[in-house]
Amino acid sequence: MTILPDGGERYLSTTLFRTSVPVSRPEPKLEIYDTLTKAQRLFQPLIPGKVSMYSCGPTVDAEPTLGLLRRVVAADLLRRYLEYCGFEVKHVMNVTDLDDNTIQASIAQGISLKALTDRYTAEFMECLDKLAVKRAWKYPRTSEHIDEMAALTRNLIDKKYAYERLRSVYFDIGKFQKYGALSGLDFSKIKVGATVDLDEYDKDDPRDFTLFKRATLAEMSRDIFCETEWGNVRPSWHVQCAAMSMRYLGEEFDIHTAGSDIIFPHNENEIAQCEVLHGKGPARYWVHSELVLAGGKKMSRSAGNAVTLKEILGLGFTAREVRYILISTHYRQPVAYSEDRLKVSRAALKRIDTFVDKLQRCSSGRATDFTRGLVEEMLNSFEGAMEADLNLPMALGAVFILIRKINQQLATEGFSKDDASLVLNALVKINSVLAIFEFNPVNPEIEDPDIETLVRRREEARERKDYEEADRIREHLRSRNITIEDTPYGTFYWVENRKI
RNA sequence: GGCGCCGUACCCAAGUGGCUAAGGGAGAGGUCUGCAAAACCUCGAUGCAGCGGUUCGAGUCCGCUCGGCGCCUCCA
Repeated sequence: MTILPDGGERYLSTTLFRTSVPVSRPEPKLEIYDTLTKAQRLFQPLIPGKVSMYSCGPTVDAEPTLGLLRRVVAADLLRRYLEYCGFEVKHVMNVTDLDDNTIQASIAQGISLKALTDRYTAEFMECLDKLAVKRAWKYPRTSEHIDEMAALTRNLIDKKYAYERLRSVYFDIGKFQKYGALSGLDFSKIKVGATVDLDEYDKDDPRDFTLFKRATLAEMSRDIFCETEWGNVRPSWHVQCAAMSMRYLGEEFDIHTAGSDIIFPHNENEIAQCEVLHGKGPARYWVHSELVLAGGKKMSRSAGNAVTLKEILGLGFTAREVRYILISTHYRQPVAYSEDRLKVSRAALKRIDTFVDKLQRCSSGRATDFTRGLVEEMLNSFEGAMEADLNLPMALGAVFILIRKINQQLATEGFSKDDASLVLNALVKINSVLAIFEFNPVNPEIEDPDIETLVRRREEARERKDYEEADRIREHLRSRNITIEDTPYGTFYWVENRKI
């Protein structure tokens, strides 16, 4: 017997030793694209093993649209993969419940601001659950953090980076030399006022952004204002994220996520405030997801092409099919929403579900090296893809390659229970990131005893070669959304279009 | 006008200067099955919007052209 100097690890990765010892893969890691440095960087947290992450969340003035949900799902995928890598993630997502939109919506609907925002916050949370998005650690609400925002603004005024005009407070961009680093905008060449009516502002410079805005009479009459040293005002969108991220994650945290459409001005403004206050931050990595398009254009309420999750579910699609669309395009590519796309997702998921079902039917036998090799290969590809800036399309490709190879085995030589467990365990592992597999038993106890009776009667009809009767029962079951499949191992049936 | 992103098969979509341009869907033909379903096999890019350049080698790097999208302080 030979003692190998390196413990033999390097031989374990050869096919020779693929037998009983699991091959040790390197710890999964992550290279993430950082908008600020415009480069893909190896992710390393401030505190080893722990990740602090802030995400721009919803404005709770209406039903969540796919545009919003995409960036939420993208943040969730990042968080899930970091957890897969062994990090403990502290995730904070703000909820904007006090701004022009929420106020206007509450007036339009004739209900109180709180009633409105409570309702749409609940709707938002419901969407998260349906889309299998993990809950963040905190969902701070704007209306509950006014003091922090006022303190931050006072601080900026003291440092002479903010000023008051007619009871509104603005940040003075001219004082902050580094402004524009994130968006890469050159303000000497920019068309100021290209998309905004400058007359509506009292700012010294149109580029200055609002910190607190004086309350209007309509707002005052509805008790929507905060009493501050500047009078009755309400906070701007920009001061909210700066104050709340600082409150829960500190002056500097690891990752800030948002959508590409709010890099400028929103994220830029967050940086400006934080840099002035502490000379850094707030985030060490800026991660931006791309937009959802509909009809070739950015999906937005103002463009009139917004689609809500609720509407999609109303068309008979599942949230899981929506999630599949959102994860099957790379997060830094725009994704075009269409019903066609949902149908493609449905077909892809069906292939996955059928595969899982088949695995769960395997009844006996030991694991083989063949399967171990395939599973190993899949996990390596999966992690390699995820590691490269969360390449979900490629990661899914690895899964489908495994499915095809195992299906071949299932169709020819059959598959042992231990082999199946090996594969299923690997799927459970990657599902902690994908959240797309369903591991329900193939023949769940379908409550309705009628159905079981019908299936049995069809079996009997087939026995006596009464195929007319058998087909009639099958059609009847199909009308009740039950799919029948005859295999050499017996007849299986299930309900089409399962939950999520 | 400025800045940025994108263009890969019928549709969607990966692609790290270097084996035969992943994967999914649709389609065509075949195998299995009473039929169906599922699955499997085979066939679909001599080519990556176009043109030029760099290189031993380019979908990938550089330049120009065409087309699409986003942002340039409303909205989010």
